[in-house]
Amino acid sequence: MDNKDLFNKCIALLTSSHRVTQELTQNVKSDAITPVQYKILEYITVSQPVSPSEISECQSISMPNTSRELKKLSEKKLIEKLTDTEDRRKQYIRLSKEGEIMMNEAFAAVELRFLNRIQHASKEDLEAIDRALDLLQTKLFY
Amino acid sequence: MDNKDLFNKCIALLTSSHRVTQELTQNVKSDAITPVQYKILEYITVSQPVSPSEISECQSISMPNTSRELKKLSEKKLIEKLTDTEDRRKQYIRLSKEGEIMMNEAFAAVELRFLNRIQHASKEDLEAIDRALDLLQTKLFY
DNA sequence: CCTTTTACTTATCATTTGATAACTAAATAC
DNA sequence: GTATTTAGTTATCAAATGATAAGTAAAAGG
Repeated sequence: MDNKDLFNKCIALLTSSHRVTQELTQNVKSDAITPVQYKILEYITVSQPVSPSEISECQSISMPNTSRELKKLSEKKLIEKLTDTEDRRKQYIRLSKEGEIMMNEAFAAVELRFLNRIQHASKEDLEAIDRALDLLQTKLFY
Repeated sequence: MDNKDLFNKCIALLTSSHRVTQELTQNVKSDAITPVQYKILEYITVSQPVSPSEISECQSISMPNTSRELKKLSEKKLIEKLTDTEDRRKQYIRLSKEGEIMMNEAFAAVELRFLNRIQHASKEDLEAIDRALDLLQTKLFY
């Protein structure tokens, strides 16, 4: 087994995980927001509170465009902007109550599909999957 | 360990694999094509020969838009369209010589970054990664 | 044959996204 | 205390993408 083979297997996994992600998340997004806005909300959900510059960097969206999309999300009452009391240039973004409800619904739908996907796996399989996830997370996707 | 925990771990892996994909593929795309066109070329590369309808379905692009993008790729001489001799409504799409060169370059850049990423892993780690990839591929990402 | 279905195309339009320049306001550096 | 840097905003524009309607041509079904 050389590294070239490992590379191919890894690409195959990345391809599969992309496909599965699509499968798990398709149509969970509310029609009220655009794909980019959903990505931003997803990021805020797992990282809040977060600053506009962090969103910009991690999602590879320019600051002007990040600002524009955050403004739209704010107008839709899905997020809240708070100004840092120490440094008043900085902002903290979090989900609003309404935004949390929306994202909870989306994540619940994803979880349901996931549970459906693994429902036929045996206890041993699930444990093996768990170990494999840990291993890849630490050794490959650090 | 309940399924809820496994779900969270799996989401974490999907998130990581998305991040790593970004890292491995950023800037490998030629400026001559758009992101969607690159995705299509990627799909053609691993699945050729492939029909427009397959591309449309697998990449979730409507047939009219798939047709438009394939036309553009064809005008850029990156792909070739062949009509099925049996059923003249059907087409087979493959990379042109030029398209292959472009995609080979892109894949080589990705491979280099990948090798760089695993260069410090021990032989045992690599074997463990290999087994984990196989396991996830068969048990989770089927 | 004639109708229907399939595979793909063309044209058009609205929306989303990306890129850039010019801006404000606050903090920091000198 | 003025200059510079940082964090974010506004405005504007072009390009990419998505959606829809209407079309062609070949094949399949009756």
